[in-house]
Amino acid sequence: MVTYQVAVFAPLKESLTYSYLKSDLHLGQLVSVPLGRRLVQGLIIKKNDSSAEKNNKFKIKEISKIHETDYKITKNYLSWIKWISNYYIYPIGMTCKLAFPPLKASIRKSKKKSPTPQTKLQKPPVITSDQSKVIKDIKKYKNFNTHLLFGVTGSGKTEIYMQIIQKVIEEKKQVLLLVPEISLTPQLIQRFTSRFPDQIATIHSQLTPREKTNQWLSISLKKKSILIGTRSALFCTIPNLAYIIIDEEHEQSFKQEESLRYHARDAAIVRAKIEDIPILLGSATPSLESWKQAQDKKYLLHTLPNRISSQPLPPVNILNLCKESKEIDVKKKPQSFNKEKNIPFWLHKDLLQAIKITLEKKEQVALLLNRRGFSSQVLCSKCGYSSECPNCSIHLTLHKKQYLVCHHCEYSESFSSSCNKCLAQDVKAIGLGTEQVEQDLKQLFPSANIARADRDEITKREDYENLISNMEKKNIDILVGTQMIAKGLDFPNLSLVGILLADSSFYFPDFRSNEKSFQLLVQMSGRAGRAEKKGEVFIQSFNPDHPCLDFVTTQNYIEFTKSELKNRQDFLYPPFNKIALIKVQSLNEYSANQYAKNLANLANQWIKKYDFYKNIVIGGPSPATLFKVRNKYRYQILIKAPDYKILNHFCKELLDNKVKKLSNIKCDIDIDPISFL
DNA sequence: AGCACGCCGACT
DNA sequence: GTCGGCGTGCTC
Repeated sequence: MVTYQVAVFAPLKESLTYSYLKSDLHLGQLVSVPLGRRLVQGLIIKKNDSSAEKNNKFKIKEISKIHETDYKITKNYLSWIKWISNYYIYPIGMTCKLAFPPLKASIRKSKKKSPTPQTKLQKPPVITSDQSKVIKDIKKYKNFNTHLLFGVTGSGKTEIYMQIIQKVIEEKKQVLLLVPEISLTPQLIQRFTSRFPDQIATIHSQLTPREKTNQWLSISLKKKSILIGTRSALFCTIPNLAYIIIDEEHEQSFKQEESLRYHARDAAIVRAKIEDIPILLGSATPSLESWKQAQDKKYLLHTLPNRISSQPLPPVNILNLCKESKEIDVKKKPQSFNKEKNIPFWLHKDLLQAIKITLEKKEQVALLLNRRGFSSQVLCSKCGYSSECPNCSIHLTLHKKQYLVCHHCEYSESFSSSCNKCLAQDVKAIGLGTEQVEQDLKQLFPSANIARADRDEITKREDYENLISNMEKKNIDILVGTQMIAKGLDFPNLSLVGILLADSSFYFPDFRSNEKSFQLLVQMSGRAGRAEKKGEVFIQSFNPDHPCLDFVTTQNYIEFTKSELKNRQDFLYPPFNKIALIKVQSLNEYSANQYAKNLANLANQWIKKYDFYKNIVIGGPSPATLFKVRNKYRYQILIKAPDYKILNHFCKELLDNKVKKLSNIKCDIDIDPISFL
């Protein structure tokens, strides 16, 4: 009788031991085993030596079924899954489950897809000498190496990816390209499909289970050779994987913020290492983590300092909003037009002027405001009461001037101008949102076509594609939008970019707020003047002296990193230290607080007691930035450690602790957290 | 994750 | 009296 370790598809900390009559089962095989009173699937992850049988508590049950699968799980893939489970402290069985698409291969022959519209096959464009040097340098390496491609916006990074992919498919191998949000990159997908027709599979969250399964299998069964996808595509089994490319590697959306809280970029690097293949990270504003690795010569740095078009990077002007708004109306109604000048309070006269000129030239304008809705909150001017969500600790946002909406749960109520508290008819909208900008612009430029792009307006991929095509056809003169217009878009006729409120991200309670602000501002600025038209950028701010803005005006990424890396080092933050965030939540505020306190106390005791923990630093427990979400009270504990091994060991011990849970406590851990909300 | 057990309030 | 709500505990 042989026994195997089976990673059961259930949230169990360890694999379980099962027996089987024959000893010919291989690692990575999918089986069904009895668990309690039911039958569940699991993956064989280890064959036990007959000697090591120390299982005393349980009667070993027998594996009940061996499944035939559409493809095999390789040894390398399995080692990678084990690494993920261990690194992110997530149950091995639940991690193994991710090695399979949601469904089985469909028995019915997939009906002939509507013949892909014969887009004219695109030939590789003429490339610049910068590009060809980078391509030559990168192609030298065949084994595992992490390449960081630092190229300014519009410098032709995509063409580099395509040349690498070209080489990979000539060798009959496969390649994985991860992008932040597939729905946000139809232009990129378009370019790839016209260059590599019939060779591309795509995986992203908007696919149905059937679609996702089919795309997955087309790669796993080697019918397609290029997989383009969002972070979850990283789990696709790719038998001939020869290259991984991460586009916009600095993007936060590569981090999953629930269940398995993995970072697709980091996990991809490990996958490349295990497979011994090269991986390329590309960005105009690399994450400080990646940048530091390149500085330390752990990654190979390649640079594209110039745009491919005849135009240089657009000049960036900073506009001071303080002066402007004082000048307009401190005493008068804040949300109204300044009658004499006919300027809305949120618009600086210089930007207004620039918009006018741009429209006259028949060129396009894009305005970024990172807040959707009409106004960010409503306030009673009599008693100061501001409507809050009953389930979450945030203000309600006004939409369409009719509804008050919570951006964190489904709650909404209708808006009335009478105060809920003092009943005065004096409730005012305060704080700007995209809806209001759109409305004011329509008044300001009645003959211009104005479009708004935010999560309320653009819900489906279609909407986004329509928007892009309307921009391309110049049916839109002014585009107002949130983050979603800041990234990856390429409109030749877009020459003016305005960032309406740069401050919105400066004071975010997060040690990465400078980095996030800088990235957003640079990415958005990079939308202007990408082709033959000269671009220009205006950034409005209440803090025109904020250090971030200096670096943005000069587009000086390198100086920015120097200053910001120093901050990080001084405060023991990544990339100099490893961090983890323990999240405690409960419907009961008291018990959440107590449990978090007890946990932090225990952690601090251990640090005092054990020498090998002495460099660990505990922060908190502190209430989460969003203290209450969906009626759950949240506390968190920040753990900083000099290196990952210590952090990992410490966190595992801490989560295994015997601290008494009061009631209804949920506790989980986020390794390398990106968000502190 | 599932599934059972067990303890409380609401009703055919 | 039972039905069913979900909080708690366990799975080789």
